[in-house]
Amino acid sequence: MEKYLQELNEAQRAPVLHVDGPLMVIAGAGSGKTRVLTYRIAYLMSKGVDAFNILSLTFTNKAAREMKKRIADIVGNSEAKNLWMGTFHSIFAKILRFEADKLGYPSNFTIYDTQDSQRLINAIIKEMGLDKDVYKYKQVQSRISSYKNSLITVKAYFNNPDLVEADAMAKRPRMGDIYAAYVERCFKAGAMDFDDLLLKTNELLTRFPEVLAKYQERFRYILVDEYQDTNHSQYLIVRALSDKFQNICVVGDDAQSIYAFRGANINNIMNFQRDYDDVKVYRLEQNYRSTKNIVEAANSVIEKNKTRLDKVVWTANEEGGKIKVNRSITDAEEGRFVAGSIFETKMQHQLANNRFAVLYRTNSQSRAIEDALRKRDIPYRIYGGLSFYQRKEIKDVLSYLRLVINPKDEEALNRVINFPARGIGQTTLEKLTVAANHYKRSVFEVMEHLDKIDLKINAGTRRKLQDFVTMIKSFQITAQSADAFVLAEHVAKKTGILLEFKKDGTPEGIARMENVEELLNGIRDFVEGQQEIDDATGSIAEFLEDVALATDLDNDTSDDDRVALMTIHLAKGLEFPYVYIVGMEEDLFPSAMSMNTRSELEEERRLFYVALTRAEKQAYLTYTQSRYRWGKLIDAEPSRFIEEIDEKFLEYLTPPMDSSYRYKPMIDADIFGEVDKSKLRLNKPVSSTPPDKKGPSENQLRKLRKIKPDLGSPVGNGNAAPSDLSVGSRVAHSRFGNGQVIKLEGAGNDRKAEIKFDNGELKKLLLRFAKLDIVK
DNA sequence: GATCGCGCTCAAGAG
DNA sequence: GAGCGCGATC
Repeated sequence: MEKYLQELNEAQRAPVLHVDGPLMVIAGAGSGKTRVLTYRIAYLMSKGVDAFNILSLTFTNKAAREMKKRIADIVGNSEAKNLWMGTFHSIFAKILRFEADKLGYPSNFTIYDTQDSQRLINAIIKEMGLDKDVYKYKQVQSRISSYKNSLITVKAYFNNPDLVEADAMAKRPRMGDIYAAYVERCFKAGAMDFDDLLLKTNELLTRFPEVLAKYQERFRYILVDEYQDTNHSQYLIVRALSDKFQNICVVGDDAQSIYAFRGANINNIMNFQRDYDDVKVYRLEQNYRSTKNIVEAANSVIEKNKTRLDKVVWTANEEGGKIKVNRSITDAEEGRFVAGSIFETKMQHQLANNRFAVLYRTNSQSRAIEDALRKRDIPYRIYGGLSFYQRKEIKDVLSYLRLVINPKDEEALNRVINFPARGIGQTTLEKLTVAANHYKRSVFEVMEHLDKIDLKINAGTRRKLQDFVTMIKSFQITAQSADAFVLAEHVAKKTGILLEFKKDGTPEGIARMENVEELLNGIRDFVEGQQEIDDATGSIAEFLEDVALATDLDNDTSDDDRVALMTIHLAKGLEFPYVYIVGMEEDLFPSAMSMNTRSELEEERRLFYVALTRAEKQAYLTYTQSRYRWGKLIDAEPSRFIEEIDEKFLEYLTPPMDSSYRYKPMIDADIFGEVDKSKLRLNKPVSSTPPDKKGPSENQLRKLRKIKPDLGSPVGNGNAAPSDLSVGSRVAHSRFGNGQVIKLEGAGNDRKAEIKFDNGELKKLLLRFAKLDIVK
């Protein structure tokens, strides 16, 4: 162990040697925080802490696996294998399966992915006869998800007039009913969605003190990586578990908090010192990853953010090349530039492909890059995007397997009851669903007892239903003795899925068949891999859990030599010598949807910071003047983030666009939207929709709509972020009019403002839901 | 009940 | 540009 401690610098060694009591490590980008976490765990074990008593929560399962391996190298495999290490979701799914009966769930509960949730919500909206244009299922789903992440149960929802009112005001008064129905249907189906894995863990720990005590006793030492990206639900779990021994170590970087959209609360890290007594704070500020140019350029960007913890990242590394900025005409040309540049650099320095990464803001940007790389014969791999497991044919096969494990799984049943077509249609399914809801049973249970209920289903259809039930039951028997691969192959053949795609004969059908075969191969690999792990059996249930909670990085085969293409979000924690950040354009990065509030813009800026700090040797920023989006060619202008980098760190490969294009006041428009054409910026090349007699182009229209009422009009679009408010702020509420903040309380998702409105009303509003504008 | 095709909507990031 | 829902037709 001594030998390993020598490998650390002083700042890194201190938190490693800190054994008991709460500590927080503020770790700048590239400062070796994984190493600190790894060695800290190894050190704890060398000091006699039992691996059984250590819980380490990481951001991806891959990170957990790698850390475990490194720890095993230090302390030995037999010790390391008892460590609990993984993502919040996978660790607590495991615990929930073990304790499921306490919550009334079966231990074989299904994990619904976002798509499953959305389909169910869509069905509920239809069944309730609601207008699908008002109740958009995706929006409803994300709303429910945010309730759950804030620990707002159905009951809590209805007990909170603010919430009920907020939804009523958004013209969705039935939101609570949908939420209630959704929760009930999930329960009946023996299913938990992603948010439930955290919510139900909280429920388990609060409702059952003896369970809490058990896990507190067990997890005497807790480590949380990427603490800045934990949400309220995760925060409470960590607090509860660490409450007894207070041996809690959180590691994070406020500058890299990029998951607010999924409920992450930056205040968790900001307030850590308040949450525990005698917190020791350690700072890792020396960057070992990147050149001076990159580190300082990134610093110059993040300085623009107001919400920051005190920290200065520096490096002793070489100066390095300046960040190269390239402009191109179209996204296709941007792709060609990237491919060409990679090709040249590779040749010049004799580098492997996996030294390069192309990072983008949105998955849809990958296509142009792919095309260009393919033309140059540069091998690449796309991470994320529509994952393999989300493809229709894959989900179909998986749905059969899910049904075998949990026949109550409603979404799985819906997918496969008539695929391949077996003559069980919409009408029949509706009858079954109605009966299931009536008897508060699952559809499958209804199907099992068709003879006992009169459903007005004709004999032929009834026969088909019974055949289906018999088939699933026969699979269940197979599953008792067969491993995952044998079962999956059996299912793919017996159900006729493989045959279905084969006889299709179209290239599409063949591709689908190949995908199913790839899935089967994957399952075989999984089974063989599992046999090396002690307590794993390679069962189908284990496989399904793996698939449900896998992150896109988990299936990494990083030994193969390919250029990496991924979103910046996925790139967090990774590093590459050469990094291309593409699509550096306004409305794309920062995203058009993130420009409404300062806090959203600051998150985009942190995202840019993350992107830049992935680069070890050289970073490129590229932007185009026009790009295909939504099937249309639209104009683009360079991202403000380029300009935010101190110019001395930049090298323009192409002359930058005339800066007079930038930050011009919005186009003049009168209240009817008429445009003063003399002020339109029409002198830019390539636009598919020349602003002719039809008036302003799509792009210009969008700009017009963006003109914000920041002149004090009481509109209440909700453009104010909680962090923008202070006591004394004048605010506008869409319903209550103007008012003044007289008190602020709570933090993060619980942050509330007491507001005295000009009409005399005094209201306490939850800022997370109240739609407020700041009046200047 | 199955299949096809049209039109509509949506389009950020992810466990 | 893609996926979904709905209506028309067999």
